[in-house]
Amino acid sequence: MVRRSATGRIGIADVAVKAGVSHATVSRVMNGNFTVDPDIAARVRAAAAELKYQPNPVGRSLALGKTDTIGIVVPDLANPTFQAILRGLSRAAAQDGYRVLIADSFEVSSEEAILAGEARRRCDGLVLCAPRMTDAELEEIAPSLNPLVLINRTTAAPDVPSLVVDYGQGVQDLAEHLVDLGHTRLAFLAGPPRSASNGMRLKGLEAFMAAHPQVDVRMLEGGSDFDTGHGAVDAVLESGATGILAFNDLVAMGLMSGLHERGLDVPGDISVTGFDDIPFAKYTTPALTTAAVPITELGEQAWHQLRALIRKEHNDAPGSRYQPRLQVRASSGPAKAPRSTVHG
Amino acid sequence: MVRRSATGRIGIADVAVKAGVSHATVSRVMNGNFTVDPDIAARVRAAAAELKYQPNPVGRSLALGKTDTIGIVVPDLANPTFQAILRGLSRAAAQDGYRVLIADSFEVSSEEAILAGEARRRCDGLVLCAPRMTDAELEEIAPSLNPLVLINRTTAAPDVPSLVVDYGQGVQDLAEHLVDLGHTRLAFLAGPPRSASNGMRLKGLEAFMAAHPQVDVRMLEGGSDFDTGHGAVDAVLESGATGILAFNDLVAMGLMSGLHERGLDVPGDISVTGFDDIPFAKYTTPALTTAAVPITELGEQAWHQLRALIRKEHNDAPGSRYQPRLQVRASSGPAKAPRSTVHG
DNA sequence: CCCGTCCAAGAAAGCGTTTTCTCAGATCAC
DNA sequence: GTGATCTGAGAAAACGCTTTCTTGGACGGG
Repeated sequence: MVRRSATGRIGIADVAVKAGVSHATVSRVMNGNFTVDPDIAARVRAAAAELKYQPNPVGRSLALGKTDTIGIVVPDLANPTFQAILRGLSRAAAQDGYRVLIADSFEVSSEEAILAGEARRRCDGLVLCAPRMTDAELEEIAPSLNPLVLINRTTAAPDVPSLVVDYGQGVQDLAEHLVDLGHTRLAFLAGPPRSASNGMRLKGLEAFMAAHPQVDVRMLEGGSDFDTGHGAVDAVLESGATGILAFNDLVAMGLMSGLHERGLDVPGDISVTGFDDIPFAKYTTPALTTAAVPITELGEQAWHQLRALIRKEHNDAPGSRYQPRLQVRASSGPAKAPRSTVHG
Repeated sequence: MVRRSATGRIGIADVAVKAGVSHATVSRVMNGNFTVDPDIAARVRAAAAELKYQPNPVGRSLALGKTDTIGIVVPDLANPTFQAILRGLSRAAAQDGYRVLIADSFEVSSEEAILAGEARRRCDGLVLCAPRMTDAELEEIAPSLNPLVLINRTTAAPDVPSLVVDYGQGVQDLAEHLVDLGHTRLAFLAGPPRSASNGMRLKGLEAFMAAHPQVDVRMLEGGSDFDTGHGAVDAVLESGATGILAFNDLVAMGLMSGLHERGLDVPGDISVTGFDDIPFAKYTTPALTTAAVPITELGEQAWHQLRALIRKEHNDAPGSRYQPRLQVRASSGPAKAPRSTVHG
């Protein structure tokens, strides 16, 4: 009959009894400590195999002071960008034997800090995607979250690598592309007002406007999802712009769908660009012109940075900046003659 | 000066010293035990607040025998279906204070069992999406994974709720729909050969063929992703079918994209249906006819089933079966006159 | 042959909590 | 006033593991 400890699961003590040794010896064998007599080691292994013993990770974590788990905080698991980061992170971490704990803040920015702290305490390190958190709050909690890697945010706190996508440059590239096609009236369908990456895009646009005073760039309120784009058709048409820079691919797709319903042709009547180059971007009709961000790779890099921190390795390149690559497809084309304001 | 325990983090002992009480009392206060003198409790709370003390979850887990974490094993985090399950699960679990640990098997079926066991030991319960695992293996490991909830699989092991989508019925509904539109030559672009849900679809098709002997249904080899669909254009055209039942929405979208590149019109020349109704399905051009699966809700239900198991509540409805809902959009239309085999 | 060295394995101490056990002091009834 | 009862808080055990400390025995050198 198999012995069972108080919790009902087989523990190290059961193996020790069965093999006729102390638990210390069992532990040594399980951890590949070679100071154990080969005969005894074999006996322990046999006992462990027979009982199907698997060390309890919680006990192990407590003794070792590490969990082999990292956390990631994302604002919205429904967003393909964060899904891709999660995927890259998860795969890279798995290769080093680490698991990933997810914490979805559901866009509730007030939750981000609490969630981050809670996730961090369960893990050996944290990847934080917290676009809505204020800089001040971020800087305040950052030290307590260490080891910490930031995505698309920077902070003055020390030893916190940042992986940021140069959204400002990307949106400038897209705008340049539209201008090259002859567009002179552009509109930016903005993201969530307090989003950090939206701020970066706005800065890029300011630089663009300074360099191209002859181009009219309208700012339209928006959001980050499909429905935002779909619902922005009226505002877009009212703006009179012929080239629309959508906050991201999702918004662009929603907008294209809405324009299509109104019988407008993309890019014949209006050119639309996205941002991110999510997997679906190349399969829309027309295929979406966008700025490609190597987002899965970013997730992978996040792990490498975090790993260096966890291992206390010296990191000579803390953080890095990713340049989006202009990906021209069919949703952008030559400008029609400038239109005046169109209604419904 | 703030005292620090051996690990460098503030522990219950630091609070105890600061408040001039034993750690037992601190623990009692932190856990809302009312047998503590209000004055002392206040002193403890003040000390805890001042030190920003937060209980170490690992120590807590060891003492309580629970981790407040559940695991989910998915074959591919890049697949929108599993993303949606994860999202639903994560949100529902979060509402009850549980976190989710993810384990991506990357379609390596041999990894699924090991990964599942490892994830399970770190958590209080497990949601398993393991479409490639054999029934025998599943039945063997299921007892050791309890509390366990299965997605799209069933097993003879007791107390393992299964949440299954009736893919067989869904594919029949889609086939019926195409026949109603006048199609007499159909083709099924199958999923991964060893996929459990693909097997369910095949059974459904057998039932359909038995009921509609006059309809010609071809079986084509396939897969589960975009590129599969895109690469299947030749096979689809060779089959001569006018109505294509794609394994899922991804495959359908890839196929539509490939057909579009060949200058073929959907649904004018060929009707295409998907399966799942992923968020993008309604934004493709043409919008995709598909069988809608309430997949996020399924993730949510998975948590409710798992929660019942964890709490050892009696569950009178262990598992449930989800009926896909036929979602007719623009990618399916009346059949053209039957075509003969077309090349290139 | 005896003492110092070394080694393998058991004993025990930690890791940070919760919870049971225990006991001093207070309260109360008689 | 005294013994029974109760209360609140500290001491200690428990959770399951790793690792340091300890010890008994084997071995080798003088």
